[in-house]
Amino acid sequence: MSGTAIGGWEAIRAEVLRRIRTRQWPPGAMIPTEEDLAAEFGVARATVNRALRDLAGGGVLERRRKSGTRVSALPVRKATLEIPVIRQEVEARGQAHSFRLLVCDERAVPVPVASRLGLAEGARLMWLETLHLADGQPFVFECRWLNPAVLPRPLPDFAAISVNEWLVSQVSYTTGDIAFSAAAADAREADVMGVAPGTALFITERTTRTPDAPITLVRLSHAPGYRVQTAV
Amino acid sequence: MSGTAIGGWEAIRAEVLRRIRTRQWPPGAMIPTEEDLAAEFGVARATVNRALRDLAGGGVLERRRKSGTRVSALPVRKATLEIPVIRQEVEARGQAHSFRLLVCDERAVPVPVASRLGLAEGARLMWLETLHLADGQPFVFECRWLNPAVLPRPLPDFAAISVNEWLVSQVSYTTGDIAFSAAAADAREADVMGVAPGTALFITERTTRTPDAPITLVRLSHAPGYRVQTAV
DNA sequence: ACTGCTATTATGTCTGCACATAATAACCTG
DNA sequence: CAGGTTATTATGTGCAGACATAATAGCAGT
Repeated sequence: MSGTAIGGWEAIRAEVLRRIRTRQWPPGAMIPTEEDLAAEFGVARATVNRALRDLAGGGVLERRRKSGTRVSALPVRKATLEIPVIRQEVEARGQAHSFRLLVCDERAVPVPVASRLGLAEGARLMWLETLHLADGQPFVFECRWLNPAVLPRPLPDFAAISVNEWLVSQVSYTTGDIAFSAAAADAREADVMGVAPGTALFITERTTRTPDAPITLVRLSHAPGYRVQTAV
Repeated sequence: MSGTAIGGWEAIRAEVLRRIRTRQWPPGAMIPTEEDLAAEFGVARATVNRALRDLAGGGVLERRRKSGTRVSALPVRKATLEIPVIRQEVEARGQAHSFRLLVCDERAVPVPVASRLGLAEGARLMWLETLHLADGQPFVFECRWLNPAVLPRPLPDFAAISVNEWLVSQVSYTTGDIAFSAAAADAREADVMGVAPGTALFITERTTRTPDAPITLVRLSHAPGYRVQTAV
């Protein structure tokens, strides 16, 4: 047969996914070529391509020119996390966001930080400590190195607008990386967050850079109970 | 002018991104229509569409029919995490993976677990505790509820093949969710992982389900120092 | 004002065709 | 038979044109 006429690339994707899930196309197996599938479903090859490309993007399929398309044997599941601004995160929980600027000065960066940011040893950056509150309770303790050399002037009053928010509105859409880990609260964190020293805290670390220079390195210590969750 | 002939949808994407980064198109601003951009760049509208759709997928642009395309005001950054099988994760670090099956039996699920999986109270599931080792050192302590009703038979010897790996090869491509958090090691975790009770551990929790029934709920307690990292 | 219909508009997607590219298979030659 | 060259093949991407769809704006009638 040729032309069972399923409609839309999402329908194609769904059908392919169904065949994979039912093991009609088991892990590691090759699937028909785009042309064959296009003929079977009665659509253009571009439509099949769209569906298969989407599945490949999700790690379900592996595609190689000339070889063809195979079902991933050991699927590397890909989850996409949304990383909102802290204020949005708090407000999404239905709580009121506020923050307190605890420290804001300029100091020489420690060697590990300098090397991680690709700066010369002994470079000086701004150092900001901000405590974010949800309904008045400590939510996140934000410690940030900030490179004033790459920032637009004038710098605002960071006691009035959160660094976090000012940055995304001013130097948005940059590259960088993000890491999650767990750590015991040190004395400073325990004091600021109002928890016992040694409490397990969820830590988010982000570096942000322009193509030329580092912009910021931030460490967020989240209050106990914090989770980052997403559907797969 | 019409037809500056930049080539390829990735070039279009790069150019659009450049204009956004340089604030030529500031956050919240509308950008020209696909047709206009196609004319300006001297490409087909489909090519512009591909580029803009990709940027919208990354949270940089917001698109709505009829309204047009605007630069996200408060960009919700999206990071994609790759979640490999534990063996792959260990081997990617250049270490040798091994594991020990500590517990494997059937028991009644606690109420919170049952409700989270959508099972009746008092349901019975398999319970497996597996310790994964990297070069002989504890790496991850895996505690898993497993629904035998939905699994293909015969079940293998989980002392010989890791549940983790058997599952992805047998009941692959299902839906579910994943969450990361931090927790203090309890007595059992401390004992198994060889750390002091109360040590901050990085926790990964995943539920997996078919459209009809839950498959598994797993909690991974990672050894101290573990980080999950990704580029943005 | 307010409501409901219609026209407009930008994006979403599809088709059919073409050529580019990468990876493999087949072949030819020494 | 080894090694390198060429042909084949499946995917990647491009184009132009078309229709579908959602959201908005404007207009008419009450």
